[in-house]
Amino acid sequence: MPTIEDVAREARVGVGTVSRVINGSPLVSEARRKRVLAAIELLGYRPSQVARAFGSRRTRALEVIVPLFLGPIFLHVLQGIQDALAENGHTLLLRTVDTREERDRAFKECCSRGRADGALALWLVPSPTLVDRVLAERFPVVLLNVADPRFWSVGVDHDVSAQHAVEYCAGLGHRRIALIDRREDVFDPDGAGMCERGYREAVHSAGLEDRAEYEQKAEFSKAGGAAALERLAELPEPPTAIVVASEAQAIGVLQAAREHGWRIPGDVSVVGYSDSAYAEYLGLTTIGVPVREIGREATRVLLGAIADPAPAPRAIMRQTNLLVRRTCGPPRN
Amino acid sequence: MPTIEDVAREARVGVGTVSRVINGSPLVSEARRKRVLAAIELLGYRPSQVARAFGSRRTRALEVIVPLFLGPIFLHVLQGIQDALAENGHTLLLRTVDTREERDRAFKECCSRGRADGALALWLVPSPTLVDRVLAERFPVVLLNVADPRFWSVGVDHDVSAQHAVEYCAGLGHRRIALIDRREDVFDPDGAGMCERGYREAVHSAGLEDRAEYEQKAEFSKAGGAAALERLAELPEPPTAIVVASEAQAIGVLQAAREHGWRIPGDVSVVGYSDSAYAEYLGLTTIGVPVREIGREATRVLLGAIADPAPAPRAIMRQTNLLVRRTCGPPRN
DNA sequence: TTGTAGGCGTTATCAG
DNA sequence: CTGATAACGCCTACAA
Repeated sequence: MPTIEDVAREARVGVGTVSRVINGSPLVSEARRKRVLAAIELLGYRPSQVARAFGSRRTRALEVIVPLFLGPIFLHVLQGIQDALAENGHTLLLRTVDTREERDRAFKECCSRGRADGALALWLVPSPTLVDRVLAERFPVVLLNVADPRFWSVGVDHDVSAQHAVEYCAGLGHRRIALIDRREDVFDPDGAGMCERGYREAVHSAGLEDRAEYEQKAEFSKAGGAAALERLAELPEPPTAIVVASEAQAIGVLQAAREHGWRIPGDVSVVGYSDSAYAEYLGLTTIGVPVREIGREATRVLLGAIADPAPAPRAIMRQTNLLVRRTCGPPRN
Repeated sequence: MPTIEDVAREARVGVGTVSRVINGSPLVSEARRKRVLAAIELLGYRPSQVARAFGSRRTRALEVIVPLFLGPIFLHVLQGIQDALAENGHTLLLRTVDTREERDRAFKECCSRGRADGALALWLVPSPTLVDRVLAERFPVVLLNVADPRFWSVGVDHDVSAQHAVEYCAGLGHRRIALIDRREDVFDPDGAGMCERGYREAVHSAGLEDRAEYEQKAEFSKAGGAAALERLAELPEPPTAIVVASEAQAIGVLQAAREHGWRIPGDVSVVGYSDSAYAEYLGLTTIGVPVREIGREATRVLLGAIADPAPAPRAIMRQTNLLVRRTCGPPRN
């Protein structure tokens, strides 16, 4: 492997000049630049990324912290990230987290180990106990689809989304509308529901009865959605419409409802949350979340924060839009 | 950020000793090890990963090269990779490739830029023109689910899989069995079909008529599968069973068949390839590929090849197993 | 605009 | 077992 010195010798210039050429500095005469480029070509020189990172104290890498249960959504976010990264030569580090402990380690290590210049946390916040620590490291972190005023974030307003979904069902004539929610912090089993506030508001303003048993919190998974549906189905007065806080849960709901002998949307209407090829195939009426765009925008924000850490963090909000398909209809009576 | 020197000073030892402690060398007395550990704790020292990589010429990172169209399969592979990586402290670099050019760049750069110690190529081979170059770099690469005798690989035998699928359909009584195949090299639109050999063999040995029009090659996507189904549906004598070379294509086939007015499995039976939660939900009868296990095994192989590059590469094969669900039945007559 | 030299935080070597 | 010390390959002042 040739080094920068070999190139400098071959081109009969100093290593500084080679470095400048590599980094696109304008402070190089055209003649020398050509000589350097030729030498690079001749020797097949490729700068060592590790040495560059070491020398410049910038890794040109971004860490993506992702809970695997996101499923295909992750792939869409990834596309957005790539959109923003196209041609700017950043590397992606992938860190998957499936438990609370892994999440904590991920946040701790991304700050201190210096493998990346910043991090994107997908559908994830740092544990409350870690927030101060992460903040203290002044390591740029952008949260996707969750909000915390102390961090940069890009996402949608989940309460507004739930509100829209409830309003849509109410508009179809439903009076018994349930919510299968997820936790705001997936890894906090006792935490608040992500959509509960918006759901309650919509229930109130639609003049519907406010029944606690219609507010189910479930695990962020197919199984979680299915289990919640069972609970709703056992109620003396089951709901006629269900708003579900994620696609994974919604699929579980559809499956469980079918096994329960319910027809959809005949016996029960279902509104999902976020979209994918599968939701489309299943005909799931759902609240579309511009996931790819969120990934793209968040990456831009992160790159910006890395380049200039001065600005105070903001929460950037995107619109959702209801995708009407085949799982909603008017109530039976 | 404290450095190794700060720790050495605090612990009143040399930097070499600190380094040994960090790296778990046995050549340290218990007394000093304790002093060092205490100093590390006291100072909150974290070794710089970049400096370590620079000093040791080992990044402790693996690059994952993945075509995004893999969809959820990628997530399963990822879990397998994480299984193998648990607790051994390697980092994952993610490189997505969606075109032939991106694929080529990925293979070129992973070798020369030195960001990772090895690479896992998912469902991907290097372009024929790049093979020699990659080989020459002596950069460890393991191919997943594709085979090339010049590289390490872990996967399944696609011909055997196709054969099983055809045999299964023939066993149900089908005589007109079609194949919707994908290219062996996804990015080579003129390349050979991945399953064609096994399909033909099975057709012959089942004593079925060998019809060229039953052998469709399609893009590795839902749309590709759907388009191929249209072509088969237009045939004067359409098949009564279809073997499809991927899950994505199979889903397109199901959708297109439904739109075509075909009932499944009444009018046509479908066998998919590889499995996911969605295939399960859809009731797709499919050839299960142990994707997670392939990811795990490939990672182990890669780590082995990094540790000891001497052994000649081998192709490691795993078994598939037919998952019988609801998309296959006997032919109508 | 250019070259030189110091520094980045480890690892690895080599005497002790 | 231990501690100096020389790499490692690049970036970035700084002086010219």
